[in-house]
Amino acid sequence: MIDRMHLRILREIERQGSLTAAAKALNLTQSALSHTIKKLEAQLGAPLWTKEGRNLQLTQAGAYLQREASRLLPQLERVDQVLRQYASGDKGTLRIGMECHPCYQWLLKVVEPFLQRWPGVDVDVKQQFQFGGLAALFNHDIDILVTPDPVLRDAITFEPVFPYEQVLVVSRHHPLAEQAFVSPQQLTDQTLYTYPVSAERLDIFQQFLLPAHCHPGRHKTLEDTDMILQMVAAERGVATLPQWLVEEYAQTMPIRPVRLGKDGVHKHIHLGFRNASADDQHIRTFIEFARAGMGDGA
Amino acid sequence: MIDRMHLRILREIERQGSLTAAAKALNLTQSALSHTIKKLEAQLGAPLWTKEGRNLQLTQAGAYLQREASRLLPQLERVDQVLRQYASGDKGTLRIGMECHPCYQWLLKVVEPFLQRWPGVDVDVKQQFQFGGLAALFNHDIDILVTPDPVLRDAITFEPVFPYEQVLVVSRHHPLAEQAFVSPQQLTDQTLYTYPVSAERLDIFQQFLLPAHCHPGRHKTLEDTDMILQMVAAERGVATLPQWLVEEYAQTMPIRPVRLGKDGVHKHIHLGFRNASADDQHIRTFIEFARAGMGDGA
DNA sequence: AGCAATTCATGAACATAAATAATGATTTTA
DNA sequence: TAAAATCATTATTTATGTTCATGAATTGCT
Repeated sequence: MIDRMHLRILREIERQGSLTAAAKALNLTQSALSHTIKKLEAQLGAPLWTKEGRNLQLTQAGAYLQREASRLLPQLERVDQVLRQYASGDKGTLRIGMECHPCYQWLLKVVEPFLQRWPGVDVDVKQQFQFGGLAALFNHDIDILVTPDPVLRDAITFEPVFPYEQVLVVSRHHPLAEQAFVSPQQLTDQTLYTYPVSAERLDIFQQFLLPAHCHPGRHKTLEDTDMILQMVAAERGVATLPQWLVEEYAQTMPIRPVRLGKDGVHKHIHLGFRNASADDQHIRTFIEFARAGMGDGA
Repeated sequence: MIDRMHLRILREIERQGSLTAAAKALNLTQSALSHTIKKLEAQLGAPLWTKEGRNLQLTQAGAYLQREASRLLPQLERVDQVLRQYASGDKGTLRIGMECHPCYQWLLKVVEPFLQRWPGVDVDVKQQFQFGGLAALFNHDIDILVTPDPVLRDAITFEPVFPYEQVLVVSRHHPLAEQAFVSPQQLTDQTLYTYPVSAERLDIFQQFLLPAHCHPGRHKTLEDTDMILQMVAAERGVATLPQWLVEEYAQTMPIRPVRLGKDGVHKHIHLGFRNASADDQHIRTFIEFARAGMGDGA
């Protein structure tokens, strides 16, 4: 019943003191304002002003409405403003899901320029999914999924953004450290450290050991990349990681990368997003930065 | 920009889950809703929903607007409700100004049924005026002026609501107590107690003493009716009050009324109100009660 | 699968509401 | 008292919102 315009009229008439001035301030003719007021008062069944001679005097109902106007209008104006920020992309949250443990290091390098480009936009990174990253994408729990293993789906697009080679990490003093590459058979007496995820999601199994019908001597899991590399450095076992990540750590730790097989295991980090959000500015620039920003970094 | 209807649309679509259902709830056709939404999104420059297949998913901007809708709409609805109360007269404040000290006792008897008739309406009684009661009425500081002395003015109407006789009050043992009436000359050796107002506003001077070119022996002022009567009872002097008020007090105090002159001084309590507020329900019923309610009381 | 039902989008016609222009009555100012 | 200003009112134009008719896409059902 009471509309935003009504509140504005109340406020402006109090501010300006006259109908004519208020009409001007509202970009209306005096006539239009007069009509609108008349209609409003008729709807309410009560006058909002008493008109004595030339100047208006608020009735009690009018005074009440005027107080409410001065309270509510700023709130509505703020809504407009925030909405404009959303529209211009100045505001929002980009929710990123991670399905690949070591990618976190890489992600940080993409997030950094993104945050600079969109100072008002937050980035929210999630790593745990109740029904997997793809389901999280479907459910709108996340907007972008970072994964090395894209899946073909109708409503989802995966884009490869960063190629890398998955390598074996061994201690600098490890017998395999000097080899150009390792064979699956050479891992059958090794202790293999991996993240605690199912074997189907580990390339070392899917693309290297299982095709050769091999198994590692022992398989242990650790949550944390640093911890895994500690173990490797201490010659308690071997692990697999992206080569660029190993090289980074190798500067401060006694570890070495060794190629998996003669040709190596080559992968891509993919970014998945809903097709419906393909036009989203934030998502577009994020993908852009992911592709470009790391072109040299590795 | 954001209008109340927009907020309602956001809320209803969330509640109902579909455009068609929301349209029904808003008493619109599905088509009208669709058009309105399209226009709103065009104005904002950003979508509020992403449409995947059949069901709608709020964007971040949409989710924000939806939260604001659920916050602001109840407030707007409350405004409607209160405004309806004002219109029906269920709510408001009747501000009464008093220009006659003893009238307070009388006023209470009128206010009582008024408060019962309008349970939501407050009564505010003011007795002090910076520029007099009439100016307070003009300035909208009060809505009704209670006075024994009406003044002819264009924009103000005075209605006599209660006739009374102004009488002299003396102690039961006072020499004048047994007389049928007193003459002005008989007061020239008396101490006269009055309220602390200028002599022009005191009937005892204007209508009784001055026309006979008399003066009281002494003139003292007191704020309070009870205090004046204490003085009279203690035979420290005499005073003038409405007869009905004296009779009331005479039941518990040793005092007596005596007529002023052979014919007595006859007055009316008048109620003054702005002509502009003549239609006001509260004012109308107050005047009505003032006339009727006290018809017997005195 | 295929058919029916449902949902949303769209363009054109229509109805309603809102804004304006023109004018008049009233009030204030000079 | 004349001139200026304010608000109300009527008729007219303009704009906005609504409906109708229809189509495309999706979902449910058998």
